[in-house]
Amino acid sequence: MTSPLEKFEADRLAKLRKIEALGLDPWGGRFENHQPISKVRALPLAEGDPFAVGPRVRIAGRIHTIRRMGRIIFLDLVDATGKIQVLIGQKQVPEKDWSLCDCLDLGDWLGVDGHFGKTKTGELTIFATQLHFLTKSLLPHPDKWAGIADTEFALRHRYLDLLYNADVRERALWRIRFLAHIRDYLNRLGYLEVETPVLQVIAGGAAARPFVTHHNALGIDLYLRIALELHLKRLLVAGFEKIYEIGRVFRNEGISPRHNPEFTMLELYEAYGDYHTMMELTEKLILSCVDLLGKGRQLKLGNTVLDFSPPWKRASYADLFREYIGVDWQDTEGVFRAAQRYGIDATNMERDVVVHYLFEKIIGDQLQGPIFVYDYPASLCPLTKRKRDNPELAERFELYIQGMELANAYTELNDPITQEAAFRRQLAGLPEEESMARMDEDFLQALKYGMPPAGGLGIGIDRLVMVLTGSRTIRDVILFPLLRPEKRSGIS
RNA sequence: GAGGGCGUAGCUCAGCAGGCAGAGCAACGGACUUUUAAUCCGUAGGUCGCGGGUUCGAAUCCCGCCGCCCUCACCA
Repeated sequence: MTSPLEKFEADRLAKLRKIEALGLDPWGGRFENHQPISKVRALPLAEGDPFAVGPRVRIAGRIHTIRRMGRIIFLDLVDATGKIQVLIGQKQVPEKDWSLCDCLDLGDWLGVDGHFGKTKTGELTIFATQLHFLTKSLLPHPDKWAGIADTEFALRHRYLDLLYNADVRERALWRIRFLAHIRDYLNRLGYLEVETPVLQVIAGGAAARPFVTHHNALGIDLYLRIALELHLKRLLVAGFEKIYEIGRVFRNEGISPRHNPEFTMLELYEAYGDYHTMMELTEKLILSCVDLLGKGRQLKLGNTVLDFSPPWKRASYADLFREYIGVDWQDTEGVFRAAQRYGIDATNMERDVVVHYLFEKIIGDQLQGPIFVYDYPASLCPLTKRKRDNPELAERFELYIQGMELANAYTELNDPITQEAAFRRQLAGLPEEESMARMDEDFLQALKYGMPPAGGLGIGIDRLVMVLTGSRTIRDVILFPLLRPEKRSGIS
């Protein structure tokens, strides 16, 4: 027995063969000199019979609706810029084109030559004089009015989601605009965009479990990068002064509304700068994105309104810790008491690991922001330079918005001796794969050749786009988020 | 990884005090030369996520599995 879907496809294939029988290619080909639909819609209208006075136009797009009225057919044709109605009259097109109309379906791609004008009812319309079949669609498209409601269906058919849900398409376009804008902004300031390896022998520069893969010819396991940091710093050693990379990093961890296994990071390094340099840049860069959005500097996100008017709030890690937890983070006894109070099992944990967990669990989520949190416990920051007047503190800040860590920046540690010690110091209570302290001899060697003092910055692009587009989940800003493959039931 | 919710036609959804599987759109056939979610006449379309159980009888109740969503946990 054939399923309804197979029958549908068989009907489509029959039409496809009929198109071939007309001597046309059902998969089309090069089609030149067509105008964007939005441009056509803006053309001046002339009085009189459109077939006589309407300007000649050529468009291409996808059939969105069909209304057959006997010897006249109305189509709505959609391209990347908009939608317009096409009128096809039996008397106004070649006989072959009229035969072709029997084979037109929703979802097909079609080119149209015609005159631009208005129908009696005032609808902007292209009065067709010739059709150019471009591509057949073999499967039924979603209901054009209800769109796609099932999230799973939408995620597994993102191309249809983008096609039929305007908000999804709009968000995707905003992501593209923001990325172009960020590159443009940084390029203008003289930062050079570079590319560094995705496949690495040691996955360092962040605290995360890496994906493992294998290189057959070399016979070695390799890791997918979890950060861009260590190679970009090698480029500082190489004499590049202002560099950035926007690239995909991979972390072998859980999936959640705020986490996708692969995501896009911006990392930027500037010789002779420090974390203050990076804080100023972060604020200006993100503010310029907010301004690009053109909705003012108060952005609505869920039920809250975030105010991006500069300067953004700044608070030291120590002050926030005292404010929220009620003890000094260096008060060992107090920290362990607090852990108990918040139900954190701190047995065999070093104090600073407990401090870290307390901050992440209790404070981070509550920071609506935008707020810069600065001066972190040094032991938690093995890649960061210590404060000259207080070696317990590292010159690091994180930017929090809506309880999310959006940016992370340091005054980069460029002293290879301190760096080696930091790599060797594993904090008790922190699993090794979650530690940033991962020995990388090659990187240490690079530092020994001399890395200039520098500021470094990382921004989670997906999360930034979430904030800017008011998206509730990271899936809304990633075109193809990872999904578990669907097991086909029955035979397979 | 833990808890909760959901899964019915291509899409959007009803049906779930157990009793013949439903609607709108889409599809197929027909009428119509100015429609606007065109209209009208007619037709067809189902592994009710998968597997098991209870029952005379299961889309509906129970158990297991798969997938997605939400909350939490880990992380940016």
